[in-house]
Amino acid sequence: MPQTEEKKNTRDDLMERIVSLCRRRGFIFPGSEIYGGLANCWDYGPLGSQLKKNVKDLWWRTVVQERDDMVGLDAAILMHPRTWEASGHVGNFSDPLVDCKKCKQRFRADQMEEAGKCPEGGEHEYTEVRQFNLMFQTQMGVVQDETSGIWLRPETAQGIFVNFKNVQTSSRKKLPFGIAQMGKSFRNEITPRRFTFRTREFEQMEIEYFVRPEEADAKFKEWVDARHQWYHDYGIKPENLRLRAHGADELAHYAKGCFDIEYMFPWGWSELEGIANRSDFDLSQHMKFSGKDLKYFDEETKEHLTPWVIEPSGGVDRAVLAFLVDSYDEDETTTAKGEKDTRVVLRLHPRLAPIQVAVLPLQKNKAELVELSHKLHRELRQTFLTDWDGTGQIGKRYRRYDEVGCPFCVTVDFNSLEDEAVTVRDRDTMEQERIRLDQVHEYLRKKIYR
RNA sequence: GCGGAAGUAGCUCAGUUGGUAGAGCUCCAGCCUUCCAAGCUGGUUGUCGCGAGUUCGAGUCUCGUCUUCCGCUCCA
Repeated sequence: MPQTEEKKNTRDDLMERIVSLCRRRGFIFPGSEIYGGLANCWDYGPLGSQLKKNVKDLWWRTVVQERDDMVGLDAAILMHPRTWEASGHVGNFSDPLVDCKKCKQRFRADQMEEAGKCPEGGEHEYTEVRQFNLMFQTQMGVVQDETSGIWLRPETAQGIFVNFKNVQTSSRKKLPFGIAQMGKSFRNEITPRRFTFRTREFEQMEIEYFVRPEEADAKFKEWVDARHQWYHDYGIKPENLRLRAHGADELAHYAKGCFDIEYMFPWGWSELEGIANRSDFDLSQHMKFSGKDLKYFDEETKEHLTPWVIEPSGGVDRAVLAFLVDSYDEDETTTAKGEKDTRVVLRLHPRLAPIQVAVLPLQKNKAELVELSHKLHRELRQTFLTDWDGTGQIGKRYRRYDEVGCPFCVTVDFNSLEDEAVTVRDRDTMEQERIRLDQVHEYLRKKIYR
């Protein structure tokens, strides 16, 4: 028991240290902070926005650019209200909830029978049923009347479904093919919690992969593996990642099957991405509600069919958080004086790092060094995400760049003026290599885009 | 939403029975230093989360409110 407590505290501390680092170094700030903050809203700072952009770019590159069977889309956040009737969100996304006054637990009103006995003794003592609508509502147009009510999308997926025919005909894609989209979604979560893990405004990266019904299971498995692998590829440790199949009781109203890719956050296993088999639910619903034909015509079999869809749906903010948490490391070292010291290192994958290369003059009050370092910086920044810093001692600067996950520091020293070479210092091995100036670019390119 | 804890400089915190804010680190400038933090000199930073009340006087007491963290529920 005491051991468990101790372990838990350590984990809580870890999360606090990471949140603190995020704020201190400009990854993530509390939203609207000068007004006392706004519940559950977070702003990505200079390094955070770059990290997030890197995550999104790598996702897009992996699922769109490097595949023949995928295309992209960027649909509007505001959609016709009928969309949400068709998708089931109007019916299913507004949960009737009750609380028990005795044990303080909360239940969905439709699950009260399964709630069992109250831990405080006897039956639960319920409050009246209250309606929680999980969708954000706003008005479209300047005149506020009933017809102008509109929702902020609670998922990006529907933008893909309503454009299925547009995309398919304009891109001339044949089954199986998929549409990828990233963007903001909004949900009035009952209990937003845990830093950026569950927020009311969040960003999704979603794929709707359309298949013939008979190949749905096979493609489902392919996507589960592909997405699982992606998180590995960009540095998440295998032991912190797992797949979990949804039980029949936890499947969403549309799903025929679902796998979660979960990450071991400091508070426990939590979902990064869900891969669902949505069958033909969405396209069928939109056909029903819109009256438009969204069937696919198979040229070879001369068959009109409603494709099934496999949906890998990930949270951008969650991915960013997982990459941050997983790369966070503390090295116990000793200083020159022999004192104990902690070196904080974000071991971010070089492709994710918001700063990939830091160019540093060994000393800043020597004009020649500064000049050469600036020149090198100007060249390297055309290919890499770079930074230049000339303040303080070199060791201190290395530490600062370790802390924000910069994998390579390039130091220009006095010898550089003679031998036309610089020192490249590796964040992870802490080893230094002497590289000729005319080869630095290629050397780093190989290291970073290996 | 309900219950528990917390909110003082960028960060970590101190502030004794209420008397009108401090330390270390960071950061900035200069010096020193040819490769892994904390050597020297100087400097910036807070209406003590916000609002109200009690008081001659509140960071310190009371109430309200906001935010964060933990538990219950939901999800990307």
